[in-house]
Amino acid sequence: MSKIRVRIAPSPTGYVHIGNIRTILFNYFFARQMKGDFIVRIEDTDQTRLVDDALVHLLKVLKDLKIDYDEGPYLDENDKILEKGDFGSYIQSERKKSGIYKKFAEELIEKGYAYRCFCTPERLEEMRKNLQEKNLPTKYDRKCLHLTQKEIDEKIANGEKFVIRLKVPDNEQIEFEDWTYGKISTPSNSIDDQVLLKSDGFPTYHLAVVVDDHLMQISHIFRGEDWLPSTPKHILIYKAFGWEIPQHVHIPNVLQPNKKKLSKRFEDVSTRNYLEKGYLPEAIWNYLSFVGWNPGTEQEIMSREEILKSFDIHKIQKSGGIFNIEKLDWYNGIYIRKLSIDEFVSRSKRFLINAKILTEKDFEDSEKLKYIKKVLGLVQKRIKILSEVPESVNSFFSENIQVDKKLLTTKGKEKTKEILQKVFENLTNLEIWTHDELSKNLESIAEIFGRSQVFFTTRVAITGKQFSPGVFESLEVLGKERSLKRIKKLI
RNA sequence: GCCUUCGUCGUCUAGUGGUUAGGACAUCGGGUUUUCAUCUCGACAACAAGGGUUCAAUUCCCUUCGAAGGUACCA
Repeated sequence: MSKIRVRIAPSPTGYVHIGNIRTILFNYFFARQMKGDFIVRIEDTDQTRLVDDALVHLLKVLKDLKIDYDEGPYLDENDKILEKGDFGSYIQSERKKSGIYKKFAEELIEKGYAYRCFCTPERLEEMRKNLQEKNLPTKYDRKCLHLTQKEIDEKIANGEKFVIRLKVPDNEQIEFEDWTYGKISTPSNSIDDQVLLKSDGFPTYHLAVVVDDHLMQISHIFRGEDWLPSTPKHILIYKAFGWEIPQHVHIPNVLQPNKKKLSKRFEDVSTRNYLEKGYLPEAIWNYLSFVGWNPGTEQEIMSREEILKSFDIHKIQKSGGIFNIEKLDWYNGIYIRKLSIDEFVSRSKRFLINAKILTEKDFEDSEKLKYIKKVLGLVQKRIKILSEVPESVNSFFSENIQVDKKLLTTKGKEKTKEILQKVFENLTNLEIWTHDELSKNLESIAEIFGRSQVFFTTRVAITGKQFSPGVFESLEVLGKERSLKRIKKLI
């Protein structure tokens, strides 16, 4: 058996989204499991829909997600795009410059499997409109199939623009075996004479994938299920060239909540967006791996090593899976709690700095860093997304906090001041400022006014928040001086 | 319209010719002698429908229905 070579072939027409990543992950699992080559190829044949920074965006996401590959474009330290691998270029617009796609399209004409078509877009549109009105399939009517060589030469001499179309055979049944969907069988009569080479000289996806997959010796094609209906066209092209047909593995789509295919325009499903909001790469891996696949056990939490080990390409689901943000949130919470405190601090850092709660310098000061660790330790199990960190800790880092009077008095009612006065007196005399001592100390007041009242009121007084870490650990971390100052202000 | 594919709790899914159809998220309720969260216990909740085949069908077959994708000089 020849070497396993697998590729992902994104088109930079938008920012790579969560669903794209899932397909990429499955490709990756297979490649690494089989000890094959994993290749990134950029399919930028649609020059009209290119999004400038989409490629850089993609490469950064791959890097952040730690999806490594053997061949393809990558970013150097200055975000300059370079390429690695022996089958380059891995960017189709670059490959096009050598004229390969044109050459292969013309080869197909010579062999009688393709023909030039001079029809204008206007005519095609009109033709389709007519067919649609009659409820007929909107296939090309093959007007240009029967042009004589003389007519063709004249049109070319006249400078008429043309495309090259695949000549789909009549009355055949085209079949192939898909690893996840099984045998797919399509009548050739339902397949349009697909354009292979556009009039601007660029290949369409259909020509470019086949040519490049062949040239790059791709052994297995993993791609979204939306490509399933186009595969027969590709089979035809492989056969016309006399090339070996790779294995096909179509992967069900990731869907929006309305069950429609995830689109690059759908809200903010761009993967970068999730990374920036503070979703952990390990949570994204785990969640996405479990959409359309699972290990067949009841295990839900799996590290990348475990997934890599037990992933089974034959157990891929056939139907699409809805992108469920709640479950991703749950996974993210799990992985945040798994982080060591140092790791949690370092991942939260940029959020704290961006929110202007702390500065880069604060993290370099060992005393301050100690305090930061203590504070973050308080909230680690309370948040699901890193972007929640600033809001959850801000009262520990600012000197003047706002305390909502209404909130303060919800539990204490008219006794609020009395409670705080008593708490203040007690704590002023407290020597050992630890969780346990604080707890013991305030217990006596709790007995008078009620636990809930005392603890709630005190907690609000020092944090200003309705929801926050517990009162004793908050007092402990905040320190005696700061705590007393806050309480005194409210008396 | 035509072509292809799919159909187990709301969602992600396990599973089987005979099961109390299992788990997870979400939701709801209880506990963890201070809020929230964590943790923990429990509840709710599904085999799209109709025909076959069979002693037996969620499982095999057919039909219908529903859903998605494709039907571009987009990928």
